[in-house]
Amino acid sequence: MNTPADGTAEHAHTTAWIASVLRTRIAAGELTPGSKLSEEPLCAALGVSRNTLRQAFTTLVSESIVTRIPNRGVFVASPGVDEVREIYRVRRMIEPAAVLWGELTPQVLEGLETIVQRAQQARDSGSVPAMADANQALHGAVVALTGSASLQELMDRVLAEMRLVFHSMASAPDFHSHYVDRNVALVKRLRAGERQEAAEGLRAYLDEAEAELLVHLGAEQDRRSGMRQRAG
Amino acid sequence: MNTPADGTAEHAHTTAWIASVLRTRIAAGELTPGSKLSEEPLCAALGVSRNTLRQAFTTLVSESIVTRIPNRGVFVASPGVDEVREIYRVRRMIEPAAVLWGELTPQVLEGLETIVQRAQQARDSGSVPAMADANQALHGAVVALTGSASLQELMDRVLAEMRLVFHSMASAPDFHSHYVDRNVALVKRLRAGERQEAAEGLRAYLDEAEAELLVHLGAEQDRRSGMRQRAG
DNA sequence: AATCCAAGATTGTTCAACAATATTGACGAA
DNA sequence: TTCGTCAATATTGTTGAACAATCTTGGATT
Repeated sequence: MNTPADGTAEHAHTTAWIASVLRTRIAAGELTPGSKLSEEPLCAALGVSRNTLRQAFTTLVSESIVTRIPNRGVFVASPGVDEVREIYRVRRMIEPAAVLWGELTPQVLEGLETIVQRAQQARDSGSVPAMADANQALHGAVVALTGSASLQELMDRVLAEMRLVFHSMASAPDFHSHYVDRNVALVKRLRAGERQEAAEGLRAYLDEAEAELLVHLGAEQDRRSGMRQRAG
Repeated sequence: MNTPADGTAEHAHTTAWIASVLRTRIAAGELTPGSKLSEEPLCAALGVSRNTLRQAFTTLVSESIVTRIPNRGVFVASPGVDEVREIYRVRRMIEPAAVLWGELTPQVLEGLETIVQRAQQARDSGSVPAMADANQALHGAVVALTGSASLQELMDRVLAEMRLVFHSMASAPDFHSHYVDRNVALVKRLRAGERQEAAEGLRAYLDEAEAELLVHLGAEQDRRSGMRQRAG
């Protein structure tokens, strides 16, 4: 039956619980982009009924973590070129806006600096995942400058989608190391109160990152179609 | 093979249909903020089962059109002071950002001017609802400058919440007429390519609108609590 | 009037079924 | 072989009834 980890799952929480489990597994790369989430096996595996699983699905669909094709099923989202473009359209708007018009308290500045230091340490120790984490944390913290929960939520969704993009790339190249310095410069400018310059630099940064990511993604798709040709 | 040419695949759409019906009724003010959406009566009225209605609920919850209180039910959202503040936090970020960095084609500019003209006509003919519509259309069109579907979606949600705010005010004062001219000025500056000034003016506009709306809302809440005191 | 408690009502979840659509695999024709 | 056709099968979408957990209501007691 329903075996909640420690009995915390009281009445009225299992749907959210299931959604959270799937969210975590997808974020961890345990469920890879494009893979199908069939209802009956998942119901059996999670110990819930189809109805509650389907309800969890609809929340995940609304978060665009998962894609539902009518009468076909739901699949782990596998963002492609278009989705990456959309991701950067969003980031190019809200991140510089946060830099320009967000509330910059000394506390928050300190938090940003802590994060860039973490990124530098990660680069020094050569840990790509730690660098990716620190990078995402930094840009999330930038959006937090807006003070808006909705924008923060949107950014969280976008960053989750970015993780999916990385998961869908077989070869995860060192995508972050050259951006650590730009993050350092960003925080430096923020500390100096040069918001205009910070915003412009951030926009340039995002343009470059998008371009590089699209190149990697295009190569990935070529590789994949090449394999398909070879196989068929 | 299935021929989706005319057959609208009746099978897989009732959940979305129900969600859309409720969305429309709420937007029209037919279901007022704070009112409870009981499951059984609604199921009977809409002719669907509880399970599908509940699925529609979860999508509406994710759109924050509706609030779910565990074991108590779902209610039409009734935005208060905090929600209004959050609305304007969002608008103060993404609207000026769209003005500063959006893509300004002559086509789009023409669309904006058409909308402000509509607003002016509405003011001349004294139609408050038409003015409100035109105002929302204009600000939606501004966000459309970003080219981002996600931001557009967020803005749509925000504007829907604004409608709920107006619906929750018993006395709907002429909130829009003094802002028509500012919208005219905004479009004028955009046409002149003065984005910086347009963005700053827009931010000032949003500050004022928020302040005025909060005054009205505070008065409304005072009125309501006063009635409660008188009644109890 | 205030508090407590049991009966009723409502929500959260499960189960079993059926309808509609998709997928599969076998079969036959060019 | 290779391609389409078609029936058999599997999966999704929706329904209705049931039960457990929680909230609400009304009255009894003090």
